[in-house]
Amino acid sequence: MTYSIKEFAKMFQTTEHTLRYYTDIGLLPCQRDSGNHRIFDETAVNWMRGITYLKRCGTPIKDIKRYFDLCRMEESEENLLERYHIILHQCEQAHKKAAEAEATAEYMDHKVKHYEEILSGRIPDDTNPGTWQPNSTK
Amino acid sequence: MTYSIKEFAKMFQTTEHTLRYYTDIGLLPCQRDSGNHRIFDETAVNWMRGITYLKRCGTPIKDIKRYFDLCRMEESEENLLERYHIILHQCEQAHKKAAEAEATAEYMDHKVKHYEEILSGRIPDDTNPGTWQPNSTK
DNA sequence: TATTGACTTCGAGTTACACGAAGTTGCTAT
DNA sequence: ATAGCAACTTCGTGTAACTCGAAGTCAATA
Repeated sequence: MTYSIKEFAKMFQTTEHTLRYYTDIGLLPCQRDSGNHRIFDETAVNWMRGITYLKRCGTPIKDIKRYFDLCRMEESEENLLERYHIILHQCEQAHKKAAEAEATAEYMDHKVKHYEEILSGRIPDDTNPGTWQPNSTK
Repeated sequence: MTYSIKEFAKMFQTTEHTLRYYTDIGLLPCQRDSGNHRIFDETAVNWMRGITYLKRCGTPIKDIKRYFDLCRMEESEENLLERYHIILHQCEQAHKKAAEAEATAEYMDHKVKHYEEILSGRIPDDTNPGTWQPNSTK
């Protein structure tokens, strides 16, 4: 099973521009068809999944490429430990981000509620000047 | 209570460079002392908290500025509904991000476990070529 | 008086795309 | 056969949000 750049972009909720960029910098491998068009196979799906998740950990592209290059090396068993440490670190980052995102969502819920109370006329609009938030979150 | 740029940067886990950038573009208001040094007060703390959370929702700086400008307007009651819709939308984004981040953290946990099984010698290293992940997450 | 340290402005560099122009290819419609 | 069209191609510039570094100012200390 192979995919055109359009299909592949849709699969991963990204753009064709981004995919061209990834293939151009050698991050994402792809074949070409007779008309020089990019074709993506199951291997590409795997790599792309890796890119997606590592990006969500906040990993810069350079570091993702570094990790992938380690995976793609001839003697990749020799850098097993290095790869493990990278993943371990990115895993920690992921958890940090998740906690942060959860807290942010909670905060925004408060903010929304605050606005709804103002809109229902229960309390006055105290937004101006500069009191961004529903009285220090509490 | 006021803060120097250094203190303020530390408070919000950011850099002095970034704070200068924010004040320069008019996103974050600040006073100056006799020596023209930036000083941040409690109002700035409020705005900065807003910036921090909105950024974590994925809001672009332009949109944050737009929202803040609405808040700072003379007749801000008149755009109350518009502000509410902005916040509501960003709140949804925050929840989306939180779910995504949670899923990412889980995925990375799997990946770490996979590496630990390889390291303990229970299963072979199948990373090469391109099998990024512990068999399709399952 | 000189040096230190913390700030200042300003301009250039970086990352990760985003966009658009211009060219190539394969397929269909006349 | 040719004309047109869609879907791709390369390539080069543009953008967002910093990031860095050089060069200057200014108050306080040695």
